[in-house]
Amino acid sequence: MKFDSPPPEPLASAIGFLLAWNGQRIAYRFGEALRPLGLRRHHFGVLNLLDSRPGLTQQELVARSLIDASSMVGVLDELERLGLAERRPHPADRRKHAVHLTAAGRRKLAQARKVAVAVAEEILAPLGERERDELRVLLRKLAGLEADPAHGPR
Amino acid sequence: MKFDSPPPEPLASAIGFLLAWNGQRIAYRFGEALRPLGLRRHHFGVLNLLDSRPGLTQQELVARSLIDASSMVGVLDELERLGLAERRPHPADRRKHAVHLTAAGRRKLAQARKVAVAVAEEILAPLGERERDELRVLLRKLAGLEADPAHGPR
DNA sequence: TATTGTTATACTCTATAACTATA
DNA sequence: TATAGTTATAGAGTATAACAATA
Repeated sequence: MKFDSPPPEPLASAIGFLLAWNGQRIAYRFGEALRPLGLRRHHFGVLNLLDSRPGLTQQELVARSLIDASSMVGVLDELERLGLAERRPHPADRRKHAVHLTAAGRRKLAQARKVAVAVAEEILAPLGERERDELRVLLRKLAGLEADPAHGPR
Repeated sequence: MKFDSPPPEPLASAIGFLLAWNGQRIAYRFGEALRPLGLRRHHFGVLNLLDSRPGLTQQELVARSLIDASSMVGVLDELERLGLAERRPHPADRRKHAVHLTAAGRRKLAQARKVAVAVAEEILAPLGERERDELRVLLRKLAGLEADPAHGPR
């Protein structure tokens, strides 16, 4: 349905438009692919953050994501309801919660990552290995990140 | 505020994530930059379509965009209210409307394109000319488009 | 006084289905 | 019967402001 046909010229010659179109396309496809797991993209982002930095507070999660504070409450509520994360008392400040993944959360994250790889594989099909490397380098630079950290995963 | 700091690792090593992040970033910035003109991104897309193919019907606009039929009604209502486009009777089928830009619509489109160029320039600042060309080629291929049509505009 | 998390609320965007007028 | 456009409506998703507990 959506994003099934390439974008129309002359916009398709504009690099900014191409960036937006391709980006929204993969975001959309990933969102769809995540549905069977009972997750949305925001959940995936938070699971990743918690995996690499266990015990983050909600404010810290907000600062590291595009999710605002009030929406974060809802996202964490859902992750807790699904048994994937839990709010624990913060050792030093009773106002804060230290948020951690559960074992189920780590398993679900592993599943979701497989989905992400599959979607990327589908979307990136038109590009060869060399081209994908080029693209990653360019996109990292565009995002304000330094050069590849020793050839990351996908 | 939003998209002001680079995305966190390890997601930032994933090419799919980078694509989505950069794409959403430029879409967001463009949306903000368009606000002073009284337009949103959808309006810009439709203005472009009408500029290159005057007289398209609403269904044809729907088919060439990511806007569904009922939302298209609202977009065209707004464009007409702003005096930027007009629905004319279709010569061959009284059910259809042939949608055309007005002179003001063409002027507004020219302004909006300048805004688009400025935003792209800001976002693409980290890349040199050679790198931008590489990126455009890769993104066109990714979008399922054939090779560059004789070095397009931006 | 300021901050953390929360709630209530409003706002935008999009999608669905039903309706009309024409074909 | 089918299609083009429209309307009404509902559903996500997100943002804003006010609040309670704690610092």
